[in-house]
Amino acid sequence: MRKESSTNTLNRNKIHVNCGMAYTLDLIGGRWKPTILWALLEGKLRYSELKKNIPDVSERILVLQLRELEKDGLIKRLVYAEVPPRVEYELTNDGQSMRHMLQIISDWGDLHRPKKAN
Amino acid sequence: MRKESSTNTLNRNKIHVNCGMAYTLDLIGGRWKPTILWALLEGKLRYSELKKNIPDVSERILVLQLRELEKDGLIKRLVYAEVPPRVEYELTNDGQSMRHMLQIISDWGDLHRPKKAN
DNA sequence: TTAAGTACTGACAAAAATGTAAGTAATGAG
DNA sequence: CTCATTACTTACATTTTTGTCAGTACTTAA
Repeated sequence: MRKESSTNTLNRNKIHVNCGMAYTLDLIGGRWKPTILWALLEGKLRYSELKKNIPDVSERILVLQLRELEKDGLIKRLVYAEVPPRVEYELTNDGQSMRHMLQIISDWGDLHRPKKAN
Repeated sequence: MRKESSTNTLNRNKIHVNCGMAYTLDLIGGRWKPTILWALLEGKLRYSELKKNIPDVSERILVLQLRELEKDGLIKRLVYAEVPPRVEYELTNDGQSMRHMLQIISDWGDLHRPKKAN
């Protein structure tokens, strides 16, 4: 939950206005968001499939991150009226438009992060 | 301060190992880091010049962010033995190597963030 | 009637990030 | 002796993010 009037939040919003970079990083910067986006670049996934792909995230946090990505227009939530329920997540056009950028960010990291031993 | 054994930190580190994207985003994801890096892309700056460029950041936080960028090898801290003191910050080679990526992240943001009302 | 499957939600707690306000050290200028 | 200058540091407080654990709703199958 965000307190709309804290210096913290005011600063965040102020930065967005004149720094596209900060804006972008806020959208994709959550702990599990890169992993989620990466998975969805392959195509649509059910909630349970995402969970399987990302075993370390707790359900609460997974849902939180999905909701934020949805609110920010990067993913779509598709609900099918079935029992048991079926919900699929997929990238929106805006989400898809990140593909190239995400690849470049990923490449930079792969190239520069400390090498694994062995 | 980071608690090395918290689930939070363990998750962070585990993600880094198999997601270059998450690793990169952790390096540049601090509140003021994009702004700092952006400023330093133009060239070296003194501490006081950075402060002037980024009026909303408090000194404590500015120093914290600079220290992290330095620890992560993206910027260099150059200290001159003068009085009054002079300290300059500049990008390292690794920092410079981000230029293209940062530009792309910035462009995506400029293109997709909600438009200012006129 | 009980259990299984799916996609969650809620109350609570811990950890991390960010911010505020005041103070410090060294030295040369006046 | 006092002040200005620069680049910080310290103690503390607030806000935000992330995590734990248990529980829910709905329907079908056994």
